[in-house]
Amino acid sequence: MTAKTSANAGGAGAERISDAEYAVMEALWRESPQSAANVCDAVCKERGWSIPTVKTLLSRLVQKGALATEPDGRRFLYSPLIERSDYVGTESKRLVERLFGGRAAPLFAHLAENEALTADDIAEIERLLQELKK
Amino acid sequence: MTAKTSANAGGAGAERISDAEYAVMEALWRESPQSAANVCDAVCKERGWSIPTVKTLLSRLVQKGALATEPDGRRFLYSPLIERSDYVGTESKRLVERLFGGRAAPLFAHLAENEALTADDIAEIERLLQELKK
DNA sequence: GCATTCAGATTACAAACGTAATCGTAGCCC
DNA sequence: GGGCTACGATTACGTTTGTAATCTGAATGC
Repeated sequence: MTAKTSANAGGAGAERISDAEYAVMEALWRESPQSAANVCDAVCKERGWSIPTVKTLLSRLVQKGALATEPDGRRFLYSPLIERSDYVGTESKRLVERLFGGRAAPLFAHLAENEALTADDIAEIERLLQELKK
Repeated sequence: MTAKTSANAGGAGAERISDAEYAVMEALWRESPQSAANVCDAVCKERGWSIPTVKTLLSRLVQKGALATEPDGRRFLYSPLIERSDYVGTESKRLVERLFGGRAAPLFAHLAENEALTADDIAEIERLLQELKK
């Protein structure tokens, strides 16, 4: 039974976060805690959303265990329960797994080919490589 | 008719390919053209699918303009219309865009942190870097 | 104290997805 | 030539996602 195993055992953020939800997380990673209205200020314009949409997304994220709520008067303040770096790490890994058989080198090669690498990137990566080799 | 603007103007594969669909594409990128049954042989076991599932996915991919069909007797042979490298490139870029503000270096840093890099990867990337610097 | 307002909660609803079952039909086996 | 097969096509159906509208109840204004 495919059954997501419900997971979340560990404590936070097993369920996958969708694209739209991610935009909300972004806002909260940038600054938290924030109220729904606040989050909307941060994302509604850009994504063309209305406040109810943001609220839905917030609720879903709470359900998924990705956000914590803390009451503040008659409203809630939301803050991330999962760390951005965790999320980003998982997603990166997923992609590398899916598209490159888990090998990072081909990903890198692709980015290189598509000129998705700036000179800065290259310098930075080189620096990181030096670190790794230690 | 909602019609996604039909897109595909350029030539092929504008619509997004889903996870399940991607598995089918994989099989066809590995070898093509192939019949539905053939594709199933390649993926059904692994994904726990039955042949109807594969057929649905094939149809959807044809609709999306990602696959071409060529009649072969009373069945079809399918082959990719979009290239794997295009798809992979697009997806990689999407991820880098979404998660790292378009910069590849942080992606790399993340992979490094999560020990998602094998020694081979590192060597390979280093080699690529040398190329790039030329 | 009663109406207005503003939060969250509940409900909605269409499109995409995952995963099939069923239908219709062209060949094939005898 | 009449079922049986093997295909593609059509239909199905629950879930997730995107995007809200509506409901409900508490705080606030007066």
